[in-house]
Amino acid sequence: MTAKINFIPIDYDYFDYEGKNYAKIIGRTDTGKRACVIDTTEAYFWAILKKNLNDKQIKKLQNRIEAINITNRVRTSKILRAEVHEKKFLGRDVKVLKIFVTNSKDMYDIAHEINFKEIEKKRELDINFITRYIIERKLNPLNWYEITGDILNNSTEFGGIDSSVDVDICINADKIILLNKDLKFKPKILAYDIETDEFEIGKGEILMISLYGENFKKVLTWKKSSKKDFVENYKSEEEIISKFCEYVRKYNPDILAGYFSDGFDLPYLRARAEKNRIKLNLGLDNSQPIFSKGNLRTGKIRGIVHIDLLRFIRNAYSQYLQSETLSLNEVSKELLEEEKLDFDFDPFNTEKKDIDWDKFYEYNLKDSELTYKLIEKIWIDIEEITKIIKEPLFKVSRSTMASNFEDYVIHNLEQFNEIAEKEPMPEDIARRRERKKYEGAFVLQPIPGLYENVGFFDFSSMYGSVIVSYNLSLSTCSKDEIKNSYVSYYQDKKIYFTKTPGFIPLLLGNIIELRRKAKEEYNQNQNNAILKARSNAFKLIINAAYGYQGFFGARYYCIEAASSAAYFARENIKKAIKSFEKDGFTLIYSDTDSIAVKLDNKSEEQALNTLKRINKNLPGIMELDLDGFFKRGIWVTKRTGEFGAKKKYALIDEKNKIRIRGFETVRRDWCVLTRNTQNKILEFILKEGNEKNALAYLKDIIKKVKKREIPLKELIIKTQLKKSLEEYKSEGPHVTIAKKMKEMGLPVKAGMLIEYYITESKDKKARVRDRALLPNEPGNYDIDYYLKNQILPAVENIFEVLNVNIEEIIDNKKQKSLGDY
DNA sequence: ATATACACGGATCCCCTATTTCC
DNA sequence: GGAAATAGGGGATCCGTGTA
Repeated sequence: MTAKINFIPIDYDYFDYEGKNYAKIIGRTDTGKRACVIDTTEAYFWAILKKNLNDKQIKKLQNRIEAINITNRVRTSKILRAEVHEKKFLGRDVKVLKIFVTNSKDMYDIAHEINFKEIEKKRELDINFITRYIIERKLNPLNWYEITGDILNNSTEFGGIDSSVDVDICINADKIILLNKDLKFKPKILAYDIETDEFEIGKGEILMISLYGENFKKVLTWKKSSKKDFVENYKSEEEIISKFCEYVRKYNPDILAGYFSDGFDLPYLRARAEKNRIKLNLGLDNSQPIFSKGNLRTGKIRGIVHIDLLRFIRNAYSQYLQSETLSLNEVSKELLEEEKLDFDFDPFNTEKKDIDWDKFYEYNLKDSELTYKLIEKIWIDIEEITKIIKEPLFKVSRSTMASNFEDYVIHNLEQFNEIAEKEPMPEDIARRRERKKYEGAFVLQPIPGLYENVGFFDFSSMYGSVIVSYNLSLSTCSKDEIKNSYVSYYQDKKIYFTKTPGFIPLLLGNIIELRRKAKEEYNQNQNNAILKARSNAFKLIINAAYGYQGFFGARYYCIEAASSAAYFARENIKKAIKSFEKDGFTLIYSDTDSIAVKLDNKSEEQALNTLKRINKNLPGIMELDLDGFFKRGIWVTKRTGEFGAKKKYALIDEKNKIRIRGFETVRRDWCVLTRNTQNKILEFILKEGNEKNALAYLKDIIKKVKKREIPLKELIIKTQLKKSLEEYKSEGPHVTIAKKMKEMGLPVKAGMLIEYYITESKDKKARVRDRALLPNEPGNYDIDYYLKNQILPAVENIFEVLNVNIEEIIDNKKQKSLGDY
């Protein structure tokens, strides 16, 4: 029976039938039904031919290749045909054979058999079937299509696939047409979270599982029974796992979301299901989650997109956040203004005595609720990035932005008739990783001082615009001289970039233009959240382009392009600085793409005129923007030496809005006391232009420190454990504390924030690490340490700008107070 | 394996020299 | 008096965390 449906693709999978690959795409219809679209495309790769082969030679080669077939344990794979094409590879014209094979999985094996001297390179073997399918059939994720085809209903086609997948409609696609109107789509999301009595995967038991969706709240437990309406009591761990699967099926979500669920919840569930000898059959085809190998485990559920929200936030979203950690609690606080519930479950309380289970259940549910609300909030961003990149949601939500950038390039090569470069081999990666660092950004050493009337300017998407303007990429780069080209240096050797536009600079130029348009449209219609998300998504991709070309894992790795981007950026910012100076502005500071000048007796208008002139002379699409005018700004000296410190300054604008960069205030490895004190002092000085109140405030803080009036929580120092304990060559205080925690039986893992405070010691020579205690260990905080190693270093340089010596103040007071004892 | 370089600053490490301790 | 242990200074290195 032929039918027509409106369809939005959400999850992509593929299967083999009679030795051939088929795509199986799960999505929704415009009536909210779950649909499965079966479709196919031919698998192929390219053989790039050596130059100067004549037609006869190529024909002969074609015949030899077409005769190849291989048989492995599973199936016989054949080469269907080999077509001659004119293509481009890295911008150069090449003659190629497009080699079609019966099964994508056997491409490497077949390519291995093709070892003829006429062939220079084989490419696109590493384009997976789903990516190939999306490119060929243009069925892009999260767009609406009209699909025409045969409905499969208890059909024997494809081995009866329609009855093995739990969907409302299964259709064998014949015609796919992109709809020109956007139908409404809101994914059905279910969030989940588990609580266990051991942290190690599968070691302990799952105490409870919470689920949260629209009008759907549940906590499944086999522990103490509860009368709470959302709690369901069962007899065993086995039962709650089964029930979990059942509820997921019943709720029928497009997305199952967790927080760190790739690394914890899903593998834990899988491990416990195995232990209980039951199936964790979450997939629409009743399959169990599939976990990828390797360091960063991912858990895939067939037909339902499993999203680990933490991964997306870490890779893409974190740059919009202020949070110091990406814990569910902190991110929720910032984005939702909601927090986790306060509940301290002690996993060492093996008897499980005195546990307030009702509170525990509420806590568990709240975690799912927060996860649900978070993904609802940032769905629009995930959606826009996915639509732009065109890879499946499952992948995009987990990829780093560099990898997303690469996927964007691959999905857009067709318009340049380009064949994709291959992924680097391990030996390429090893070589690339060994390379020396290249010179990076220009940072001007500031002269310390408190400045009035500061003009701040910055280049918009500087590295991106440099790559486009100077055509920097692998395919446009040459070590041999090119006449009339862009010339830079890499390791003292000249590098040339042709002016014939390369596909990466062209693509990047397009994205920058698309972003400009989206931003402009948004500015005219600030209620349109989609435009904002789109503009942000483009920005993220633009910013990844520079790092991508210098990233050892990139297909289009080009260290010369990366280093040249830094080179041309330096050239241009130095030129812009000269222009400001020529017009009589005193330079205060500059870092990479930003310039701060002193207006002195000049007007803002005069500064803007200089800006206009600079922009007239900038190459290509480069552009310097006004960031803002500030009524005051402070730059300080380094702790060692009397030079101005780079990457450390604070500004205040006319509306008393303060911007602090680099100071201890914004660093999480300083205690709250120090950070707050410095923040206050900067605020006083910036607002008032003198040190009077700042000094009074500081004196009061010092007094409080000496009287031990500072609460412990303000004295806690937090440092992240970046690697496992054994790897440390130098044992800092946080390492000592981490070792202690491990001895106590607490979980200690790389990535954890270690908390401690510093106490007094009779031994004058005791190291800081020997005086560090865990926050819950009683002790007297070391007044001297907090004054001299925390407060003093944070405020000394600020007061020095105003010629006040703080060391004396701290010392004098100390002598006085010693007399008090 | 999971973008780049530049930069700050605390704490430790490590070497050197001076001083103290011990026989 | 001389060898060994210890103290202390200072630069190098490690480490974590920022800016861009």
